[in-house]
Amino acid sequence: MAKDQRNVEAITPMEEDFAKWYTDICLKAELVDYASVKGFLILRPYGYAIWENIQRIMDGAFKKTGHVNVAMPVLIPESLLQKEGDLVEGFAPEVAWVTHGGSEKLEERLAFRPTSETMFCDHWAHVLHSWRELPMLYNQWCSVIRWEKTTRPFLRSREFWWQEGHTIHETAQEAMDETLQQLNCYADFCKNVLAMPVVKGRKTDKEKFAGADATYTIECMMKDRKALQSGTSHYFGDKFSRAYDVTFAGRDNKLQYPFQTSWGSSTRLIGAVIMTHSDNNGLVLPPAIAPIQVVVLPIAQHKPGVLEAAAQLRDRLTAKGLRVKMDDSDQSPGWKFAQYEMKGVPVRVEIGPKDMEKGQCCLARRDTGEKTFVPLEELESAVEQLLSDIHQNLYDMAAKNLEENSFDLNTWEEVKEMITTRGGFARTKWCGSLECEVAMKEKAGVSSRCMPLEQSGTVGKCPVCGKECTTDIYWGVAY
RNA sequence: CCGGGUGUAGCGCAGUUGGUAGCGCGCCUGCUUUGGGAGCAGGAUGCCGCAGGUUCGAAUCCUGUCACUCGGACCA
Repeated sequence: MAKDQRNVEAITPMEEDFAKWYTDICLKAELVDYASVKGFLILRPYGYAIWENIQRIMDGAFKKTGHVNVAMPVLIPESLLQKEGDLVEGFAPEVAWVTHGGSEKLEERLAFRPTSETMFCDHWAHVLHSWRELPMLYNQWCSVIRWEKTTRPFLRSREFWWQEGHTIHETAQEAMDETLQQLNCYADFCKNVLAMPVVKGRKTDKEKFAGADATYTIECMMKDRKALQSGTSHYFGDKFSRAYDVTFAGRDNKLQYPFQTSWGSSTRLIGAVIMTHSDNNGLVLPPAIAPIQVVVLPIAQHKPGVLEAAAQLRDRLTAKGLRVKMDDSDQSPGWKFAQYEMKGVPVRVEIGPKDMEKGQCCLARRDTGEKTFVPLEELESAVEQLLSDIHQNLYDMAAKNLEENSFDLNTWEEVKEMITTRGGFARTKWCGSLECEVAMKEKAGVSSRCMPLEQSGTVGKCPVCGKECTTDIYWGVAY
């Protein structure tokens, strides 16, 4: 029975079980498979193709602002890792160690990198001599290991793929400019490539990166109204430079410490895309990162001329630089419709005998399901317009979700009420004390997400202690 | 790390008081089909998560362990 088959293949509706819906999509859209070690993932070809598109576009943006790519070793000697106290303390619980080389125990154990600040600093200590060599704007694409206790595909795994940018600068101001430039780079990428709106802001001391002077973040709202931190940018001052003895001869001919930044985004972005755009029919991908942007499906393909006509459409769209696939396998049309919806292909082009008679083809968009018929000669322009419309619609829907579920609240009771009854982000004032931040977690069940870059400047009351203050802050339940 | 749930064919699952393993889908072959997960006929597929134990006999009972999963704690 067709109906039974549908039930077997269908994914769990998000209203029923959001977490299961999410993992269903990860597995059934063939993005990932579980590996044999807990918390480790196999990125399957389709999932990796999405990551490659993210890498290619983001890497292009980094290079436009003068960054260059390098590759650092995966192993860090324990003594090197321990030079900066806060970093060690922050990462100690989740570092994986190499203790043996072959059958021999190592004299010093080696950490599998959880992040590479130490390696970059160690390297810079060797190669940096003069202010003329600054800034050094480095980035690397690699994987890191953090021994997490709870793991979920893309959102939190023990190994994940990311980019980590590391830069050193002559002045504090330059380094701070770099920190904010890269934060904006992530925010623009989310908007223009992933069709995701973000809240840009600074983390509280409690939530900031181990060892950082300041941590900036982009926070996204998922369809279940929980927060996902989707990229971070850190300003270190000269703290690591001093710890690792990175120095240069300055313009004044005195030995100086450079000012440092680091910034990272990971395959978690794929998880963010899933939970921002997808629906109960499967994955929904923004066109810019979709491995297949258009799928061409011949209908009644055994009839004369249909396959040839479909191949023509494929070739015309490919010639426009689009990523196109024609599926002429002998699966039924209905199966193919469902399959490419599951995989999130933005646009489907159908052509069959009836269309050929009328000189048209059918375009179906993944985001709304809407079908339109267009004259064959208008194919390219119609598809390009549709892809652009889909990106805009995905962004608008996500922006609506963020706006309609963000609330200006005054007391921790209101925050608790909001978070337990419907979920979302709470915007309040905050007095700046750790006590009140902790109290929000204990009393209202939310953690601070960020202090938005755009501050209202108004005066209000801290929702916990009631003290007058001006700082605006976002709260939410985070992944 | 703490608590709950689940591991049986590629996927989803059944398997009674212990008696030597089944169903649906998928897969393979052939024919017919093709505008929303096609139909008929035939066929192949099992370390019952893993390791011990109890028993004449274990998918089933016991112990341990691993993985997945949900919730909590933890976590740039």
